[in-house]
Amino acid sequence: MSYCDDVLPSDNMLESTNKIINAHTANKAVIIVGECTVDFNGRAWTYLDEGRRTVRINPSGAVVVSGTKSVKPKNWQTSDAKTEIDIDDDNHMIIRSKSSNPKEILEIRFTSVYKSIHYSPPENDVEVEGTEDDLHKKLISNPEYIENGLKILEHEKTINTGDIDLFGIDNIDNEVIIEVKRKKAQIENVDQLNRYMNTYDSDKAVRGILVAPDITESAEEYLKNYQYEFSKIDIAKIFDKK
Amino acid sequence: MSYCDDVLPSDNMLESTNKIINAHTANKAVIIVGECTVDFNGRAWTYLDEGRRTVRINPSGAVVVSGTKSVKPKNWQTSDAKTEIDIDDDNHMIIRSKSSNPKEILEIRFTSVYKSIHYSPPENDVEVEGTEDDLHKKLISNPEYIENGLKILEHEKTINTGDIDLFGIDNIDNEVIIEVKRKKAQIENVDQLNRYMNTYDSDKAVRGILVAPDITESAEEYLKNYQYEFSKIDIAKIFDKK
DNA sequence: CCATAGAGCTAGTCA
DNA sequence: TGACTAGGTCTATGG
Repeated sequence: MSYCDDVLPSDNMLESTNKIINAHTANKAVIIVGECTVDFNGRAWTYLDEGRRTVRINPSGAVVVSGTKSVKPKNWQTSDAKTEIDIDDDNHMIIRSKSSNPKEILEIRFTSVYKSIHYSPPENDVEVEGTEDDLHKKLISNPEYIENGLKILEHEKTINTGDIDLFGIDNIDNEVIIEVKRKKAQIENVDQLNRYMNTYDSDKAVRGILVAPDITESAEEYLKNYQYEFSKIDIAKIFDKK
Repeated sequence: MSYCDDVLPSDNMLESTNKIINAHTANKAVIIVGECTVDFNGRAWTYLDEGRRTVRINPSGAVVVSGTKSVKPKNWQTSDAKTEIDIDDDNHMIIRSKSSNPKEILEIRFTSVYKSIHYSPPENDVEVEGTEDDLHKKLISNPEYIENGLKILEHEKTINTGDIDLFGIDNIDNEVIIEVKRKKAQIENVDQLNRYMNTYDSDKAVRGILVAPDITESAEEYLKNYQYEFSKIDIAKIFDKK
C-alpha cells in the first residue's frame, strides 16, 4: 500500500488532477480536501458556494460531499453514477458525476486542492445484528413472546398490497396478521396493519396484532379504534442482551 | 489555514494521537485514514474486523466511518454524541463516541494511522430547492394545478392523527383533504390520506385527493377502493424547469 | 423531550 | 426495471 501518490499542498492543479485521475482509474477510494463549489441538478436543485469541503470518490462510483456538522452528506451521487474528472480552462478541477433514472448531475469544481488520500478498498465486514429480520426469526422460533398458543404459518406472506410480516393462527383457530416493529410503534405502522387487514380476504375470523416494544399514545388510540391488538415485547430479553 | 499538524505516515501512534486530539479539541473537522476495528452497541450491534477505513470526526460531535462502496456510512454517531480520543496500553488509538437516548457507544480502535487531514469548518451553503414544502407553496398560490375552482384554506392543518398537507373547499362547497407528494405516489401515501379521512370529522361532504406527478398501479387501485381521487401534476411545469 | 413526516432519502429484495 | 419496505434511518419542526 503506497500513499506517495496523494496530493500535497505543494502540487499545482495539473499535478493534483492527474494524481486524482490516476487513483480513481486504478479503482482506489479517493478523499479530497480543498476549496470547491458544488452544483446538483436532479430531483432537487442545490448550489453550494465556494468553501472548504471534503469529497470522497468511491471506486463503485459513489461520490460524497461532506459537511462539518451532520452525518448526512451535503451532496452525493449513488454507486450507479459515472464519474469523470477533468481540468478546465480556468485551471479548476471538475468532478462531474452523472446518473440516469433519475437523470441527475453532480458537478464539483475545485479552485484549489490542499490534500488528498488514496487507498485500495479492503473490508471484510460483519453483518449488522438486531435488525427487524433477526427479530422475525426470533419470534418465529418463539411465538409465545407474542401470545401463548400462537402458531406462525408464514413469514413475509405476500398479498396484493404488500407483505405481511408474520401470518399465523391462534389457539382457537382464528387467523392472525402480525406487523412487527423493533422500536416504538408509530401511527404509520397502524396504517400498514390496517391496509393488510382491509385487503386480506378470508372466510375465517382475522385478528390484527401490532408487535413492538412500545407504542405511541395516538397510535394506540388509533389501533383500538380499529379493534386491532398490541403485543408488547422485550427486545433485550429476546436478543438475550442485558 | 495550516495543515502542518496533519498526521503523516512517519508519525508514531503517540504523535498521531496527540495531533488528532489537538485538532478535535480546537474544533476542527478531522479525517483519519488507517487500520481499525469498529464496534457499535446500541439500537443494533455491529462489529467490523480490522481493515483500512476512513473516519471523520466533526466538531459538532458527529462521527462517520465510511466504506468504499455506498454513500451511507458503515457506522456513525450523530451530532449529539460526546467523543473522547485516547491511546491505550497496546499503543492503539481509541475513539469512543457515546450518545444518550438511545444510549449508544461507537468505539473505533486504530492499530495504525496512515494520514489525517484537519480543517476548520467553513460553509455558507444555499438551501435545497424543490422540496415538498416548496411544492406546497406553489400549489397554494396556484390551486388550479390541482383542480379548477379549488380554494386552499389551510396549510399543514393539524388533526389528532397528524397534519393534513392542504385543506380546502371545492367549487360546490365540499371540504377537500389533500395529500401532496413530489414524486410517484406509493401505497403508504394512500394509507396516510385514508388516516386523515377516517379521523377528520365534519358535517359536510369530504373529498380526499392525492396529488402527485404519478402513482403506482397498486396504490391507484387501493385509492379507488376507498373512492379517493388522484390529481396528476407536472413538477417541471410547476417549478418552471424544462 | 415525544411524535410526525419528509428526504435528491439509501439500500436491498423480489416479482 | 418497478414496487415495496426497512433503516442504528437522519433531520427538521411543532407541541
